[in-house]
This record gives sequence, structure tokens and C-alpha cells, in this order.
Amino acid sequence: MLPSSTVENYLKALYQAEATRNENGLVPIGQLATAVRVAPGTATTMVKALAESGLVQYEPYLGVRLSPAGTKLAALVLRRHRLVEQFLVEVMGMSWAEVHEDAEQLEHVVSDRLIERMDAMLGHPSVDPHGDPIPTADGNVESHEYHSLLTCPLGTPVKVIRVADQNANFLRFLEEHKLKPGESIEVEARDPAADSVQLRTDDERRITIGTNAASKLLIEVL
Amino acid sequence: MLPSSTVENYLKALYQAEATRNENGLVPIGQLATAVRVAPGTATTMVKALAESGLVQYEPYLGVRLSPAGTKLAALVLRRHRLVEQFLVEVMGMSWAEVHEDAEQLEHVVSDRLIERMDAMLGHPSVDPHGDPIPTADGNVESHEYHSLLTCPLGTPVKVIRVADQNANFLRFLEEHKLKPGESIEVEARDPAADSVQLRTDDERRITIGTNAASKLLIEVL
DNA sequence: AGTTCCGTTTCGGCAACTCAAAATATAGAA
DNA sequence: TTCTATATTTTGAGTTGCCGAAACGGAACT
Repeated sequence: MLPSSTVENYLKALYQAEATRNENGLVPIGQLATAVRVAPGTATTMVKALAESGLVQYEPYLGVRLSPAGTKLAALVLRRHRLVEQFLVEVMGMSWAEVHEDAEQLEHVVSDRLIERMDAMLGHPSVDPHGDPIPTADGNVESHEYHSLLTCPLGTPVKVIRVADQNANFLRFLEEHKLKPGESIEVEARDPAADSVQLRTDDERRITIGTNAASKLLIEVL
Repeated sequence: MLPSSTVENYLKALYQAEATRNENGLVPIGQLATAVRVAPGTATTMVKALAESGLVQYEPYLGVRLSPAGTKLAALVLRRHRLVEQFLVEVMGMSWAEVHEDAEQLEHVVSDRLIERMDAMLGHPSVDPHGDPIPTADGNVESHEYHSLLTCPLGTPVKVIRVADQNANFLRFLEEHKLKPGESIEVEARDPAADSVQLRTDDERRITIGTNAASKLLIEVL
């Protein structure tokens, strides 16, 4: 049985919640429910079904964890999503701020044939327009640990590698201020009290952003 | 309320059944059920719902007819389907024989934004790889009446314009024998008893095909 | 008029997915 | 230990889309 779009979305959400999972490596049901935008009870029901099909391990009252099979499936969904995004930007010339919604639909529908053709046409890219890594066809991901603008050293040139947020307005903001992946910037100061971070961009302009926004910009020290 | 994939498929089937509709311009429920591959009772239920939303006119025991609203919606589904097919062939380099299945899925999911970009990238094509006309964004279609290889004059050069069948094996056969839209051929003879039609292709090769196959090849007398 | 046949409709039921609200579990505070 | 807050699970119910089988309508044949 091939997984429904709904199942794919649950798996994807669990995969992406990996970062924010709790002590035991379990994702609480509530968090999952929020991610897939359903009522908690709905998530409980679905998770039991997923456990039934061996895609997750379910510990009542504690949370869920992807099984190896679930992890692989989720990685493939993410592969499709990210290749589609890269394709929409590189080939179709769409804005990186607006491709997420389209990819969200297409990821459940593009055939293997088509996705591999996109992959080849793009030269087998390793990351999508937001810097998110693209899993391989067998479900493996090259994962790196990056600093964010919150944790990197001050006064040192750094390069934006990845943006961990798909909000279109935020992405448009980043584009306008030369903060897309690949751009070089520098953190001049942080003010925890003001909840802000001061940046200097490549073209010598100064911008102040909130710490929440800063935490979404992952960087590499140059 | 935006139409579900299921609704889109029913409307599309009705639109395409226009050719084979009965006296009153009504499509019998049984035919519709066959087209969308559901049991007759399922089609009856769905048709009542469609009538409820004003997308079709339903005459119990007689059949269904698309309303103006339904016709427009169906045309837009077909527009997406055919533009996607053209895109897959022209841009993605896929075989015309294999794009139908992919398009069948994508037609329900590609956004207006994306479809218009494809349209522009393709130079606003008027037909898809099978010669089927592509409706405009406002739902209009340039429709022509063509002869088929069954009704055209004998011994006269004709050009293949359109193939009214999406079967992959049939399409591959046509490709192998230079019978794709655009190719010039000639009907040498017809044998109703043998249920066959004899052709001579552009490269002087002779082929005999069945009358059913011949009826699927629409042509223009040169 | 009665019968037969075929297509259509109605009926009861099932599967996937969802919600709201009641019941329950867990963990931390009193 | 008992109480309380919060998260989770259970329950009952609704929606969409589907099926199989029984009931029905209409046209044609006796």
C-alpha cells in the first residue's frame, strides 16, 4: 500500500520535528498535532494507525518516534519537496519566497520518473533554495550542524548557509536585505534585553532583527 | 469551495464524453461511471451532488449534462492537463507515450501561478503533444472537426493532426511507425471485412492497422 | 396487459480522515 | 499525600467517496 498524502504529511512533520524532540527522542503528540494542523485526538488516532503499519513507534502519553521505514519514507517526501522547490526556482524562475506552497502539493504527486529527471536537470543539487539538504533517492541525508546568528561569534564574517523558516514574508525580507543563503554578513552585537541582533550586510548596510528571526538564519564562519 | 480531485475527474469525464453523448445532449450515468471507473450507484450519488452545486444538470434515468459553470471548470482542468503534458515533453524531455499518467495527477495540483509560467515558457501552445487543443485561461477552446483515417479520401496525402487515444503502447507504436501528429501519410485502402486500413507513411513504408486504431488518428487533407 | 431485460437508483455499510468534548493520565505544587 | 494544571486519550459523530445488492423504471416483445 502506497502512503496517502495525509500519511506523508504526518511522517514529514515527525522527521522535521527531530530537531525539537524531547529527552527520549520522542515527539509529543501535541506538537505533532500542531505541525499537521489537526486536533490532538486526530493525531492520536493517526499515530496508532502509523504504528500499526510499522512506520512509527508509539509510546502512549509519551510521544512518537519514526521507525527506520518511516524515516526513509519521510526522507523521500522531503527529497521530492526540496527538489521541486529547487526546480521551481532554477528552471521555472519562480521566487524562492513563493515556491513552498506549490512544493507542498507537488511533493505528494510527482512520480519517481519525473523527480529523477528534475534531479538530473538540476545537476543533482545537494541543497534547495533555502539551503535545506536534499536527501538522496535511497533516503540518506548529508546533515551538518550549523551555528545560527544567535550562537556565532561577534564581529566575524560569516556566510548564510540555510534558512530554517518558510514564511513568504520573512523570505522576501531576507531577499531585500541581502540575507539569502550564500551572502556574507557579520553580527555586530546582540542585545538580549531588547531581544535583538544587529547585523552588517555585505554592502555595508546595518539591520537589526529579532532573536527569533536570527535563530532561523544558519551560518558558517568564514 | 474549491473542487476536489474527484469532482474534477467527473467534470473532465463529462467534458470529454461530449463527443459521444446521446440525442438530448445527455451523457448516460453508466457511461460516466465507466469513464471514472466507479460503480453506477457511486456515479448517481456524485452526480446528484454535482447538480446540487450547479455544475451539471441531472435528468434522472436519462443522464447528465455539464452546466456552463461545470463546462468552464472542466475546461480549466483540461487546460492544466494538456499544458502539463506539453511541458513534460518539451521541457522535461519525457516521452509523449508516458506523460499522460503524470499529467493525470499533476492536473489537480498545479497552481495558477505555475501553470501560467509553464504556458509562457512553452510560448502559449495551442495543442498538446497528442494534438489535443489547450483551452485558454478563461476556459475557451478552439475546436476543429477533423477527418479520421476512416473517413478521409483514399490515395491522397494527409497530415496527422491529433491522436484521440492515450494508451502508452499505442502511442509508442505510432512513434515507431512515424504516425505522430505532424507526419504526412496516405490511406491506400480500407477493407471493412478485414476490419483494417492500409497506410503508406512518409518514408514509403506500408502498415496495416485496425479500423478502431484508424479512427483514433485524426487528420487534415493536404 | 404481462413479461423480460437493461440501465438506474436506493439502501446499508465500510474506510479514511476529521472534530468537539468528556474522561483519564502524568507531573508538579501545596 | 492530595490537589491541580496540562497533555493525552477516548468517545461519539460528521464528511467524502466508494461498493454490492436489492429495488425500480422504461422500452420492447409476447
